[in-house]
Amino acid sequence: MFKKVLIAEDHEHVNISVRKTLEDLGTIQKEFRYYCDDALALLQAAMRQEQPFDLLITDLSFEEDKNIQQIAGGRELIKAVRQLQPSLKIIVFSLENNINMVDELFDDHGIDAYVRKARHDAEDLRKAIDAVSSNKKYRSASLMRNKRIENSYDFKAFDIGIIKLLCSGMPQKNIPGYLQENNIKPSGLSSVEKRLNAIKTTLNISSNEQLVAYCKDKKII
Amino acid sequence: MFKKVLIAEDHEHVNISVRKTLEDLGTIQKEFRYYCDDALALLQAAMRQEQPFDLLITDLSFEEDKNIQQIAGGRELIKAVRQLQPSLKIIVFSLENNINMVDELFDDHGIDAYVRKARHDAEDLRKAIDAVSSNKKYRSASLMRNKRIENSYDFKAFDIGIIKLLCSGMPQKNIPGYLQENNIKPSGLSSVEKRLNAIKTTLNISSNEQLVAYCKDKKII
DNA sequence: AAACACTTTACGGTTATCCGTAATATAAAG
DNA sequence: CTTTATATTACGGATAACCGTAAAGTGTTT
Repeated sequence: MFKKVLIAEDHEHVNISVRKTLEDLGTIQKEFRYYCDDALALLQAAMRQEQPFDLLITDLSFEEDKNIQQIAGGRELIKAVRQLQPSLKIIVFSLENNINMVDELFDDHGIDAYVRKARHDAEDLRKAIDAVSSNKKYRSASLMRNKRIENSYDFKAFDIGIIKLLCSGMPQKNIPGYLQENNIKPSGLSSVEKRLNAIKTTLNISSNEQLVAYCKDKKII
Repeated sequence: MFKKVLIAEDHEHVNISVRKTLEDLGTIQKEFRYYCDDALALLQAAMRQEQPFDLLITDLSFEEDKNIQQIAGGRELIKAVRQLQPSLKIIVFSLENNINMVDELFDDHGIDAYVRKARHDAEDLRKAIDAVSSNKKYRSASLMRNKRIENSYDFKAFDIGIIKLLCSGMPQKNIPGYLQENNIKPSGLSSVEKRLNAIKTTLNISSNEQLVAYCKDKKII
């Protein structure tokens, strides 16, 4: 089991209970930091003293406050950590429920586990720590469930782009100009209309207003 | 201080640490439930046995799972509780950072405190419990920060009504008919247009799409 | 290079929205 | 009962969105 663990998590309550979970698992030395910069500094100091950490448990989103940070969030922290100490095991513990984002964390940042903050997260975190300590990867079961019940329409970057433009107040007829300036193809007004139409037909939506409401509700934009 | 406290919170980790906070404050009897239905049932049982709770700490959003619930979330739970036991003190402990929603909880549901899950939430919760125990209302300081940058437009029921109709896909020109059928005045198309225009001008918004996006973001609808 | 399928764009008629102005209705005050 | 102020509705021209169809472009195959 892990001996020296660092928790990076801004929410005090979560921080407290993760500590408690570690206690239950018999971790001797555990540190916690509420800011990413502090967390990285501690990891660096431990390296210098040749007493490195062997596990990092980190959140993804850290709220900004008057303490201006170099490292804004968990993703950047992980990136920095991977340069400093590639062997460090990393467990991400976050509310984030987007499978694409989680996949990216595994594939591009080499994290060892992803635990979603959810109903059984304490138990889930214990399982993750177990798995990682035997060099296995782990991801919350509750993540997988979600994507099956998804949108009947598969929104592409292009779709999301034009809907965002609508949300910014740009009239439909000005969208082609914007698309051309930014070298996005297709850029014709007809193409924009056609695409919006396809989305609306598929989702049984009749107006742009309803489409925006739908996308906001589903957190597509 | 409170003697009998119920925690309704689906996230295990948060649940654990709130319990710990209560321990620190010397609460003797504390119960915790992961589902709203269970929480209400327990309150009811306590009433029947004439040993009612004197404080409820509840989250707002509860994730759905295979355990189908009558009461979907914190808001509905509070509503039900207010009918059952109007004197019960209620502290809402949630991630929600929207001032309109919080105001509504205070004004329409008579909650006693709102603590936002954020950096210093453990300390914040302690303060809230303190305040509520002396019959004072409390809301997180971190919420207040947002208030200043808030709506410059005061949305009336009428405004929200027509925007909701737009969100449902109804074309603007059909709104007068709907308003007449439901005896909502004014009902003229000009009045609808005028009102939408007033909102948009005030908020510096140029299209209905942008307005819908704005309202969704601010959780006005 | 020609034929083909497919994507993108252009065009035009219809309908809806936008927006200013004028008429009417409603309410309060004299 | 007027007068006055305000709120509501009606109207109409300009603009934008909607929608079907035709033209132009793109890439692949032969």
